[in-house]
Amino acid sequence: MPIDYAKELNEQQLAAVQAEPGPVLVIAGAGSGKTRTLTYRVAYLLEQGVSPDRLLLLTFTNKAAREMLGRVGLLMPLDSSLIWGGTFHSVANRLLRRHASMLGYQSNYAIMDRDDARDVINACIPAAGIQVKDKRFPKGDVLVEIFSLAVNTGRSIDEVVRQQYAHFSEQIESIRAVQQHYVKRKKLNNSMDYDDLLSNLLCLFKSHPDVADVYGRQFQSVLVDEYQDTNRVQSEIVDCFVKGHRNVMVVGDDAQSIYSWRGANFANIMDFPKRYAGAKVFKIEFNYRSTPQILDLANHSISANVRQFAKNLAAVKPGGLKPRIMPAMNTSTQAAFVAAQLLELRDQGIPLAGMAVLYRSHFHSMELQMELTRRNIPFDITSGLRFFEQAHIKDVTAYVKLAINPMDEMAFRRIVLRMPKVGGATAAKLWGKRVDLRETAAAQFPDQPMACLKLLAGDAPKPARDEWNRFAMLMQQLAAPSVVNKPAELIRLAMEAGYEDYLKSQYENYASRREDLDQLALYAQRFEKTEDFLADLALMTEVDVDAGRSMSESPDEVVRLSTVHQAKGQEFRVVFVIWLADGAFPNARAIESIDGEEEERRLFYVAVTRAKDELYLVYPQLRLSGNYGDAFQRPSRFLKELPAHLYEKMETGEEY
DNA sequence: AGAGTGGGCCTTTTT
DNA sequence: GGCCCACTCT
Repeated sequence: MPIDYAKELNEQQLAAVQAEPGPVLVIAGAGSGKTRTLTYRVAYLLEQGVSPDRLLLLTFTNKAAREMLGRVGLLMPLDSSLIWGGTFHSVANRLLRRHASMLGYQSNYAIMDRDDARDVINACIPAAGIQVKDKRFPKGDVLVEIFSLAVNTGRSIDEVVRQQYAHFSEQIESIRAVQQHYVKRKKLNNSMDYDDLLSNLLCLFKSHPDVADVYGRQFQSVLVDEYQDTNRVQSEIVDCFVKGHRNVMVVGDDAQSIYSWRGANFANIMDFPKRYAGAKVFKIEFNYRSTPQILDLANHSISANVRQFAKNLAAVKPGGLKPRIMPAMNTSTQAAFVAAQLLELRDQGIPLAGMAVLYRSHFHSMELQMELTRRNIPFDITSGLRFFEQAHIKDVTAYVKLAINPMDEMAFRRIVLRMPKVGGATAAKLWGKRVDLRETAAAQFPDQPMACLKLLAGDAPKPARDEWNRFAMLMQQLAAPSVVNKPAELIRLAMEAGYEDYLKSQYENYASRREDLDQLALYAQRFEKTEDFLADLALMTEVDVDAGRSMSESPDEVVRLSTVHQAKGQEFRVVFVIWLADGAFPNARAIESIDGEEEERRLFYVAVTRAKDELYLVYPQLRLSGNYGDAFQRPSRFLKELPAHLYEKMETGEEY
């Protein structure tokens, strides 16, 4: 049965869905049916005769892509797995695995997460001959950010430091030296960081126009979601994909651009019509999500920003309650209020799963987590640590990584650092020896890639000898061709060879960590190649992880706790925004510049527009701050900007 | 002297 | 959980 587009979509959505081929920009206000529009656009293109494997859908999370493509599958008979969809990073990874050798990598390259990048950079500081003590030299954490911004915004290190890290401008030479070491080291370790995935793809396209051409022809049509949060490299990648035919639809909302701090370029969406001459611009401005009261507040708040497309987001829903502002005595009354209110709303028939608590920074959730635990209110939290970044997961995957990429220095380092009397210096020494020994060992034992580990036992500190030998034996076992591409088996073997005992001895919550690892092994079973498994883990977003978890547990009765950033794209019947104190939200460091303040305001806008029916804006008036006694908190400037008729102020309660 | 380990203190947002 | 600093071991 053909799809009746006119019946399923409103006029604005319909116009965008049925737009002629060519460059198209869709400005989609919050809750305006952006996903719906993209989904129907995909279906429409397929109906027009584009074959599924010639469509490319770039999204902000892998989950978003899966959901959209799944919905297309419901609209029409189709094997939606044929459509290319996912994050920029995961699509880049798929392409780079095929063409790694053109860029001087092996196709089994490792993907470094942020911690890995920081560690390698820290190791590069002494390697570049820098005496950290002489002057204040930036730490790995800061350097990751500087390097990353330089790549993602297409600026030089000089520019980034001078513009955003002026206090380090005297050390620019040294910073550049560290970066050069970092770049070399990554290549030596056959590893790419997140930024490399994007910039190497762009580099591939630019240095091999024939390859770019192949993909330009393969993908007849490219769709990009959340375009307001793309950075310069990403927008250039899109440009390369569509250079031949210009069939590109980008969708986004400038009012929800919240990632400029990691290089997202607001100008991408603002200037799209200039970059793509003749681009059609569509606006979809009917909000189906929120009550008029919530939307009034959101619209008023965002109107204080100067840089934006003029738009008029109108509510479709009938009236509801005014948003409520709750000044809590202090942070514990804040937590108690939220907990009590959650229970009351549940009694009124709103399931916990329809409610969320949002905040600016992860640590703002600590007190609430304790309060919810105390009251037995189940919650799910998109924590600061991604699943893959927890120590026990990283420990076990280090064995897996080393098994398939013997040059993975970070994996090696992680494993040996857990041995007694081995710290950073010894780990570095052992790695150096290992690299030297590789050739000799390869000649002596040609079919045993891990043989050189055994030869190093004498170089490990005495108390670590036994463990070293077990490690060498394990690695030999893991690298055997019969198991190396069975990731679940690798995990099981590593657990049995001693990691499980280590977990037991080390952690109070051994059982739950053990469970995580069982889950991980289970998940690993579906992969035919170990490198696919590792790439999937590294490129998984927190939201993707939750999608997996809620399939196994009952998703119905848990409250969601999340940063505003991670709540992007989601909606809830009831939303609490907590810690709305000036300095916390907006964050004190973020508002040092005007642009920063506008971005914080957009973040506030994103937070409030997650709410469908009820919105609670909460802040503590007092905060216990360690040694300095209580500190008074000013309410967020975003609350002060609101005229009183837009909200209802609640009584400061003391007990809940 | 160099390296490893343990205690106290802080925490912006993320692929 | 990570970083810095002080203490201890080789």
